[in-house]
Amino acid sequence: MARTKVFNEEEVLGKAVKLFWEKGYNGTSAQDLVDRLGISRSSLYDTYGDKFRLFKRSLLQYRKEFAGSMIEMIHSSDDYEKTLVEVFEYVVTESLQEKFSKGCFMVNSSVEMAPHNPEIAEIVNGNRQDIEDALLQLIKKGQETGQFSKKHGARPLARFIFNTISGLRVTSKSGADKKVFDDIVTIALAALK
Amino acid sequence: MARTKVFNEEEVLGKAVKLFWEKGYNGTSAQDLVDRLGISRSSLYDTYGDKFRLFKRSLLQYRKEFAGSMIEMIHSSDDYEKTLVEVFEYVVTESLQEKFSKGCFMVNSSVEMAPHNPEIAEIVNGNRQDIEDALLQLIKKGQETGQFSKKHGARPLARFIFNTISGLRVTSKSGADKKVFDDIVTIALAALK
DNA sequence: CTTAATTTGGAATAAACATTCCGTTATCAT
DNA sequence: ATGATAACGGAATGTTTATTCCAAATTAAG
Repeated sequence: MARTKVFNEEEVLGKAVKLFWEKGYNGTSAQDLVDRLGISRSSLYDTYGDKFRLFKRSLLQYRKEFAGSMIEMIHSSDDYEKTLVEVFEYVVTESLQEKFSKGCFMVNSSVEMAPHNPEIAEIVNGNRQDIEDALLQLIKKGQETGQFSKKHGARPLARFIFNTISGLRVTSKSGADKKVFDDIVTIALAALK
Repeated sequence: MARTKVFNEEEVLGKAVKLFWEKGYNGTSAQDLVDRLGISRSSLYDTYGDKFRLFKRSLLQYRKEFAGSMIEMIHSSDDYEKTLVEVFEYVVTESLQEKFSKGCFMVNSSVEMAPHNPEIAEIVNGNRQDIEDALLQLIKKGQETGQFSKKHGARPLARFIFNTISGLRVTSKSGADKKVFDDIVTIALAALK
């Protein structure tokens, strides 16, 4: 029988996610990957195929993890406004961790690759659709209970909230401070009342 | 006396702006530049220095042109709400030109480079500040004339509007349709009333 | 029309790039 | 322990990268 794998495939994939998230596809070299993943070049290619396939898998992994946890957060909610505040807090807090944030891997990849690469565009659009739909459910329920006003439709509001989050992700990349984020979030939330 | 320059430096710079805007810094090779600018490799290096210096100059040129025209638009306004609508229309129209838009060169560069490169971060932040300040003047005047409500402060509103535009620029990169943009813009504008 | 200046195309360079290959090493079942 | 199997590290590959260099072409002034 053969030697068993000494590294955990999912765990190493997690390191690839962080690296691509930080430096983008074009900004990450095969050498960078070898250095950061802590496995050999040959293991890397044997396990994940080429650089682009590893990138796609990293992006899908991110989508599952991050969009997944956001969607779960939304679906398990019973105080709709509080949950929305938490979603924004989550984004803002993450943005303020380092002076120059990594932003959102989806936003980064959309900007870098979506116009030139249909596969990436599809992943990014799928993500947008998923989150928009989750927000839609949340807003609908909030409107039914009277927590949110019906001044605007739920679908437009869901798109608006998602767009606001995308904007925050961009702003975070050039190092804005908390005051800026709070101003934006306050006004975005007021649109629901 | 010597031979005279046969190409127009500013005109060729304009081609560099379009190319970097489309493909980003890492996505654009020296060969791409030679092919698109229509001048020789030696003229390119003699005139603009190295790739990074040409990139910086392209980004500054974009800032002068595009932020400049937006700021002028804002400052020459006497119907504040109409001008704001025009600003959004300008962004949306540009986004819908091609199926996959180039987005905004500032947003693209911020996402690709700002966290790793202080010089780029400074240019992007300067741009943000300029546009935010212009929006601030517009909103203040609109609030004084009663066209906009004073429910929110002018500075927070300026930040909010700028953030909304950044979001639209991201959304456009993965090919959203007009309905999505209109939903977002409608709600953003309602925040001022 | 010659001279001086300067742009030009393209060859040359050296480093970095993604990827493949291979001999060695480690781990399992027998 | 031994043999079969597969991961491993690192050298090797061939391509692409950014940049420099140079000889030939082009132009303006004398």
